[in-house]
Amino acid sequence: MVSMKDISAVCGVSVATVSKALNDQSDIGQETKKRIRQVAEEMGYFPNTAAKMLKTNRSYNIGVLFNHEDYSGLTHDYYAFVLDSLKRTVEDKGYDLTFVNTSMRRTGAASCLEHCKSRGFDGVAVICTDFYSPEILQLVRGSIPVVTLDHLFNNVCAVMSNNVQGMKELLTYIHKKGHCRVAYIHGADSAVTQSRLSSFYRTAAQLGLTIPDEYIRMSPYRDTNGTYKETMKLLELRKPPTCILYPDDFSAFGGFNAIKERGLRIPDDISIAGYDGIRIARHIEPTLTTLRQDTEELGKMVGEKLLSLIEHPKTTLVETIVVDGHVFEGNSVAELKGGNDVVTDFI
Amino acid sequence: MVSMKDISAVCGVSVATVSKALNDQSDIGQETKKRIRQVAEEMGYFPNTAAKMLKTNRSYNIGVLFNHEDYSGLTHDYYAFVLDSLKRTVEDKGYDLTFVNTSMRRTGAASCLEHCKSRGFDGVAVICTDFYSPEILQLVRGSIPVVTLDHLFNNVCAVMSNNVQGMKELLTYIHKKGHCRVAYIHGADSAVTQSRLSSFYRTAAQLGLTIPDEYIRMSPYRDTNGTYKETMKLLELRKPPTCILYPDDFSAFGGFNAIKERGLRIPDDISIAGYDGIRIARHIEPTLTTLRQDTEELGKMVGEKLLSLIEHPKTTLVETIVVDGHVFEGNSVAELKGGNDVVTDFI
DNA sequence: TGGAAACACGAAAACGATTAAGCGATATGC
DNA sequence: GCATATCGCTTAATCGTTTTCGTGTTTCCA
Repeated sequence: MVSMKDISAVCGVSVATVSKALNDQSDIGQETKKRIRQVAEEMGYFPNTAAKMLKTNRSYNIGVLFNHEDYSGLTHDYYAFVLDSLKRTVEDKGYDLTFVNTSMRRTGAASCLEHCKSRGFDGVAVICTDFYSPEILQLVRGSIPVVTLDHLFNNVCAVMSNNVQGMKELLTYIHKKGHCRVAYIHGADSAVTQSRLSSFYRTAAQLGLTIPDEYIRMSPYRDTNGTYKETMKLLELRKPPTCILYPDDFSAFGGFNAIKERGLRIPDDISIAGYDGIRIARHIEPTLTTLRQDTEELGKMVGEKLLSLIEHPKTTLVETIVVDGHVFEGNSVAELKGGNDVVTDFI
Repeated sequence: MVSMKDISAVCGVSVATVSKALNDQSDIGQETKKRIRQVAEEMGYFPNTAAKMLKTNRSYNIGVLFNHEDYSGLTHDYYAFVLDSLKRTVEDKGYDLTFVNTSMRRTGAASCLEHCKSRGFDGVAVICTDFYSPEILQLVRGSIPVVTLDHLFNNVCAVMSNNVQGMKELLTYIHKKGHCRVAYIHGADSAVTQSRLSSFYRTAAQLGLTIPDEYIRMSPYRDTNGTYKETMKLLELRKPPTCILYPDDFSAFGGFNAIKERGLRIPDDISIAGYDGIRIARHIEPTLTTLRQDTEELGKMVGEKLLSLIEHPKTTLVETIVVDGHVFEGNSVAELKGGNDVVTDFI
């Protein structure tokens, strides 16, 4: 690899001058600058990142935390799309993206934070991980700029998909379609679940809907078996719902199957809606009505906030950026003409 | 950050000694080694990767090329799963994974290869990219260890999903179920498509199947609209097929919808099969029979080969590793009892 | 014309690690 | 008893940059 020393030899100047020429410094003559740059070009020079890093403490490399216990977030539509957007955002600005390796024990770095410091990441995006582990807490409390996705820490920048608004918009849409008996199979307990659930209740109240307890069920995210069973139970109720909400699009397929097995049709006999807006949901028949989270914007916001934090630490404020989602209107939710009973008799 | 100098000061030895102690070198006393290591531990030392890199020319960082024009491979099930497996494989061995940024112009590195050299990647996995671009050619011809996925270059290690065996196994399975009129909507022209298509023809011949030209159709990968249309055309044939193969699982949904729209049932009236084995295919009803590519093994092989190439360059041979896939037996392919006509009249 | 300011460049010290060479002191072989 | 091997540590050079400071030359204005 050709170094500055090589260029300096050819040009008959010192390495310092070469460095200045290449970095567009002020105290250098126009002539020499032009000559050095040309020679550098011809010799196929490009900087040694390690040396630059060592000297400047800047890596132009940002870390991304993407380690879930059960499954890596990579194989999860929502996270994959956010990551994709994040990747494009930071790469556009000349940064690289590196996965933070949590199984890293080779370096002698004991913790996640230490690993990040060792690698010299300029910033870290905490996308998909166990937010309650002490390692993560240490990381966000550390000296490296951090932005989290869908989780709030004190004094840490966060980008949040607006689950409150999302659920409200979804339920309102469904209500507008004439549904009053709406069940919600929510995901396993988490901050996200809590937001959606409370928004569901509040919105229902605002709309004047009465939701019997039997309509609220739980099934883990992305578990089609779970939603299959819960859907069956809902269908066996004395007064089954006219519409069922699922934890996410993937798990909605569990409900899909259960409904089909019972010989019912979607949306003619019963309506369903998912949450996320994964691609496949728009390519099945009936297309799944769902709340589409704006993964493009979410990833972009994480990236931009992080870069801002890195490049303008003084003027960048610590804030929570909330990104709205929007109903994707498929045809899995029927328009009810006659209106259906209000289920006061349930209570 | 605490450096070796700090440790050396505390221990009253030279930095060289510290380095040796920490790196388990031979010419050092057991006593001192133990003491130094303890102090390092207590002070929370971890190495500065940049400095180490600069000196040793090893980064313990491997690059992954993941840039497709239309869509980043991240949002593509097959590639995402391979990447996930690759990630775990290399991270286990203490390596980090960094995306190769092809939009990188900040460093002055003009090409992909230069960028990789600049970053000091120990190796590069070329997973999802335009294999015909000159940049990629330059990269694989360069001095950095490279492993490609599903593409063959001269003298470059490659890991290939076995499309020939895969298609053979799939078609053989379908034939065994009693199908003789099998149509194949293949993907847009590529090396992968060629392998599958020729294997389809050869296997059909071996099985004594006659495939009329109208049964062979083309539709881009992952394009449900395309497969929808082609399926419609197939269904309108004088003698429609009893089973249709699709370019991939995702696009199979296009066929799914078309068939449903025509009022036909799967698999009672017509059978279908996909290719890939994406997760959702196992969670719909009917579950999709498909050729499941072994993404776990593929990613693992890419990683292991790359690490081997990096750590034992002399003894690692340049080879092509072929990974078989296997039929996932869903229930989208019916068992035909009576046997159906051989479609000789088509020719 | 003389002094100050502006300009262009070089020398050298860092950044934090690795490693070859050297050097005393002790142990070993003949 | 003398040469030699072994051990344990230090010295110093080095990787490729950046950056501070110093210095010689030119320019400008009083």
